[in-house]
Amino acid sequence: MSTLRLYNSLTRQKEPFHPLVKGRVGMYVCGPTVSGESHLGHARPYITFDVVYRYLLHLGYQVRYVRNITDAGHFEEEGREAIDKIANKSKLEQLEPMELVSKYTRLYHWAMEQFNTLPPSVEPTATGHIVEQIEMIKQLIEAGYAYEVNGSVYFDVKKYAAGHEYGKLSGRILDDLLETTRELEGQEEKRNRADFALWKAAAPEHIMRWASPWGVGYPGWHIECSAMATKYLGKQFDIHGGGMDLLFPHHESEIAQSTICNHTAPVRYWMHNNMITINGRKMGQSYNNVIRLTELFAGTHPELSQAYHPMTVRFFILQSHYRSTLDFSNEALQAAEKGLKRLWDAYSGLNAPVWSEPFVHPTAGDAELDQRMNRLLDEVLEFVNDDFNTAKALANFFEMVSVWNSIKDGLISITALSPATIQRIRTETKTWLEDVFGLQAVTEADNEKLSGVMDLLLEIRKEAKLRKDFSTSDKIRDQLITLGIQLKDEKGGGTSWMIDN
RNA sequence: GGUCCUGUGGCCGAGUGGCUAGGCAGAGCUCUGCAAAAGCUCCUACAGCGGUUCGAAUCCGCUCGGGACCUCCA
Repeated sequence: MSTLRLYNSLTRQKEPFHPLVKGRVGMYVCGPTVSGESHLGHARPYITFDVVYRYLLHLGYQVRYVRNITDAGHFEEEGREAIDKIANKSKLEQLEPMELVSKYTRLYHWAMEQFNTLPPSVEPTATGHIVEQIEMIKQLIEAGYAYEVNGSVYFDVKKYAAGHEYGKLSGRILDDLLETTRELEGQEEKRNRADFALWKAAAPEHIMRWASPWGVGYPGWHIECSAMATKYLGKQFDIHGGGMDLLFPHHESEIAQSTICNHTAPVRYWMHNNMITINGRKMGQSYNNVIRLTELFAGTHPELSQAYHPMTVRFFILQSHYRSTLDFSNEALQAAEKGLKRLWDAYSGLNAPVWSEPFVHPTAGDAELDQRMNRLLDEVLEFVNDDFNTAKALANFFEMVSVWNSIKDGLISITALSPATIQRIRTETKTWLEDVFGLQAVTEADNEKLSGVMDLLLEIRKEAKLRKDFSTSDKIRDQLITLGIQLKDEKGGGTSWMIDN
């Protein structure tokens, strides 16, 4: 019996997954900064960890999934100008920070729904946890690992490294960090350049500001995740996820802060997804190559030759392994679109009568085929258990697709498979595709009146065909195509239809 | 510069040392009034050069190319 193994960034190897508390899993995933619109790159971690979440639920765990929303600007802790990101942009857009944050939070939630991701159990905001962050900083000062300078507080990395494994997660070597030749402004307050801000004094023009024991200011970049993860998941929890670009310094700093405050390493399994690239380059703000999700869904971006359905994007992402880079291109997205359609058409075909008639045959008519189907399903479990290899799992479904289609077309008899296998295919496919991978039909849900109209049209067309009146039958089909409805005459004489997007 | 990852057929991608993933595109055939869909078949690649091995896309070394992080970032 295969069990879940996942790649732990901390140990750089796959490890069997055993939760800290039997039957329960605590999972934290770094969420978005809602100072702007989410883009395709953001979609990857949320979809990746949605599958992780769904699978853990499927395995029967009670999961507390925490995914934060960063709505406070504290991004310039190395402080070139100490300007709050949100405050800065809100001035440009003439908006209140909170208005901006609300707007982009709503957009983000909307996009996550489009992707059919399950909402997290807790979705804490940074601004809602200023108190917890201040408390944590106080603890760090008391413990002697943080120091205050001019109303700002910094974490003493050098001191931490003397007694702890600083850099273990990211592979950094402290001496290298201390000796880096990079020149940054606003470093003079720090004892060492590797130190990072826990609290920053706010300049007068700063809009986001909170009172603290060290004066008016705002929290540092890393402390929110430590504070909120501790609050909702405890001093130590099972899984922490995020993009690989957060390994350093964000997650490394989280480990340092939490380790001092909680006297234990905070996370047992660190999982990091790789980036989505465009023309071989990471999609990110700094590269000016982002395709926002609204643009992606609408097809309104110079790089896009068409609009892409959220499910196409989800499927595209699941067709690669989450730890590999995934290169965006129209060709690749279109391939995903067609692939998903093929898979989904075949999957929908499992609801055809031939699959659900009462089976009287006791055994498989084609033992070899029957075995193959069972093997393919067995392997799906193994692949998913093997660090969430959704790519391999989906490949197996495609191997099954041609058999399903052949059964639907009557090229293979349903009795080739044993009743048990038939049942297994139907239930397990639904479980994997819908419940675990979170895939959905791309077409709109059927409308009853439309179905009635379609039934009528198909009947008229059938009658026309019977009397060889092909001009009428073709007229119906061709007119429907211009309306975006495609007819498919099937082997058995029936006709199915689908709405193209 | 430092740390690390990576280079697979037209495109995207999976690959645990031996059993040619899969998707898309392309070609042919079958089914079909035609079309679409579907089925079958074909296209058999691992940057280069060495090495280890009975055997390497997979391990090691070097070279070349691409990328990530070290600064906001998923």
